[in-house]
Amino acid sequence: MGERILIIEDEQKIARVLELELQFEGYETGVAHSGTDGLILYREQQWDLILLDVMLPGMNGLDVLKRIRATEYDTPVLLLTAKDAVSDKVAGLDLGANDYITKPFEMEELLARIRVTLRFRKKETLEEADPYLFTVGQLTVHTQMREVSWRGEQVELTKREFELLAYFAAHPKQVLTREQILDAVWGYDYYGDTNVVDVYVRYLRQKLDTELIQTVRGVGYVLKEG
Amino acid sequence: MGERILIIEDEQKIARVLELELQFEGYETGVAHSGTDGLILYREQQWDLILLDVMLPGMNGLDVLKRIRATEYDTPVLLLTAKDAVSDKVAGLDLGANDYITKPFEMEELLARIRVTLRFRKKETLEEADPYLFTVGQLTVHTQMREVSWRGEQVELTKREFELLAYFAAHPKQVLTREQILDAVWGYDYYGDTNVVDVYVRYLRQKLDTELIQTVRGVGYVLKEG
DNA sequence: GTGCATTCTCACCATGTTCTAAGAAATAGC
DNA sequence: GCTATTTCTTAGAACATGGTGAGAATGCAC
Repeated sequence: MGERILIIEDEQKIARVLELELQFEGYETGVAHSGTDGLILYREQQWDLILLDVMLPGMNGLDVLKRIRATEYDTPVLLLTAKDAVSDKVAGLDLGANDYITKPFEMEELLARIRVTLRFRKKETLEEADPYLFTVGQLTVHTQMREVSWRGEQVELTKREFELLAYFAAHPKQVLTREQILDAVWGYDYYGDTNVVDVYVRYLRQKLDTELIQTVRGVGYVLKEG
Repeated sequence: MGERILIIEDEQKIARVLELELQFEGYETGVAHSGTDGLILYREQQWDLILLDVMLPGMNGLDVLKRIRATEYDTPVLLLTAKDAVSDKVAGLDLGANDYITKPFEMEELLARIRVTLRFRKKETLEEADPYLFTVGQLTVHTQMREVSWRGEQVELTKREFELLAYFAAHPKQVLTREQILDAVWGYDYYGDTNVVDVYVRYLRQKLDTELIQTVRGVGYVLKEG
């Protein structure tokens, strides 16, 4: 399912070419031929990227950008500027545009910039997520608030139980040996039997779900998303 | 006129590249090659953002951050950390860093994070929230007027009680250990048992509400909004 | 110095948590 | 199907933790 790109460009011919090329690449597109129409479409629907021509009749592209940035959403905006309009580029970047490309442009270059912007955006939103929060399927572990929820329900855990689960959540889909778990959760200086791990895994299974932490016979346990 | 960015980075080459790139983007820059120099520059001039390398010879980047945060100014700090230094990241965020980026990084990504941080900052200061006022649910703590109200009612607290509550209010929904609390409220040079914290939590619970500050067994306490 | 408010220490108790150990159940190899 | 190995389950003993009240120490105002 393609990402959605909004094209705000007054020259019908260019707009049409952009639309066709982008659709050919698998994106969904929307077109507006003026700044005001662009803003309306921007507000009405959800977009992953906006291609914005700076030279628009009536409301200028930079004005459009300003209004877009005034809203909460920070959808990436790629500016289309005239070759030598340096001031436009600078102003555009200052207003929060993510990148610009000068007209006339090679389609290939535009596509590359779009790909980079979208890819980058994805990474950014992923990494900017709360670093204390781990999510595996229906399971949510917040290591700072020390809260755990399973299928939307909050679950109360003891200290050990929490630390064990947090370790699993930080290493989802990885088979963890009892030794690894003991080292990480109980500490490298822990003596005693590895059976504690079994017992605590059981506690977690009781409080959460039997399926969540699976046994890998002869090796250890894995947290799999339910 | 560009925003001012202070770069604290010991590797000359990296520092130089950062400086050039940032200047190209229109920022004003300052460079320090050690933690101590960085702190001096930080105090001498006004900065909009600080790029801080965690791995510094002599005074560690986290120490620098700690001292920066010990002052009133809350200039945004962006940490440069090694790829797998998870503990540094967490420690950094705990100390009040606004974001981090792992080395080696793409210039584009760094620039984007700088833009985001500065933009966010601007928005935040525009909103001009009273920096002395903390509100958590029905609780209101004004650290300058030293006033506390709970469910609209004014509450009288002693000095210690107030400082403890203010610390909780400044870190809502975060589980705080007794050690953290002792360091912050009683001072790092406090001797004596951590049981004082328990006692004062009890005082607060008596004067406010039993539910407000919750015990997290084996860990510490959390302030949750009632 | 006296009186009062505040801060802190201490020790007990109830309760919650962690861990051990041993038999039951499940699984894999032959 | 039998045996050996591994995992699950259970109960309870040992331990740790936080709540609590009383009072000692401290600071402060008059």
